[in-house]
Amino acid sequence: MTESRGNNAAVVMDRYGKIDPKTLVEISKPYPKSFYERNTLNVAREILGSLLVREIDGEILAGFIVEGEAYIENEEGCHAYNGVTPRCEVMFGRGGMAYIYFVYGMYWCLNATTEKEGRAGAVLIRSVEPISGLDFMKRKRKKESPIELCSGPGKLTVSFALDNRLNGWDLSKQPFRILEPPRDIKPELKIKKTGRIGLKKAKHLEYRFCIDNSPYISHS
DNA sequence: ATGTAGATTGTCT
DNA sequence: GACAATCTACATT
Repeated sequence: MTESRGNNAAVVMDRYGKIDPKTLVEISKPYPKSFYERNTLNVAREILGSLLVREIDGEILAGFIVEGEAYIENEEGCHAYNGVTPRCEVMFGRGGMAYIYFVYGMYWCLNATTEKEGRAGAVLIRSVEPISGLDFMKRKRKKESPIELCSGPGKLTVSFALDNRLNGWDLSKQPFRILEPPRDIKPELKIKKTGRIGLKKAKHLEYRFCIDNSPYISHS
């Protein structure tokens, strides 16, 4: 299957026409806390198409969030299910912060916290369509294909050079932010809802959202 | 071309 | 001891 990238409607960047990725980052702005401090499922759905942006070593790393999963304190798959622990503490704080945890002895996973202070929730950022800083990401990932850079929660943290030093970071603040592109140029995105990936618990819940047909989402 | 086994380790019960 | 994502190597189509 040879895909003509330029005409692939599933690729978010192409839907913006001729705008340059760095210009798009410049004219986008952080969400207010009120965007995050509400029902986690709504945040998980609506955060798709947002920009994940990190400035590091004079480079701008950026990409569209194309896949996310909701985690809520009243459900077994959530780290906060059994209450506060040192690891999941930031999930109980304000919405709009980075919750970054370690998995499998090798990888970090990035979440954006949701719900008001005192109630734990988060959206696991599972995949990103990279649009800027691809060379930096290729070096970090030791992979050439853009598809392989951020198509999974462990992959994207390698590409964006994220680890626990950014746990608790306010995602509206430079140099690590989630931005909303201007409404008037943001394309309508077809969103698909499915079960979550990689969990043993609470598998039946359809808490995973992704941009339909995006080649940048994680597989199986 | 597709499938799967094995390795890797901190966090929480 | 259960739990998590990804890569590699090897086995089977």
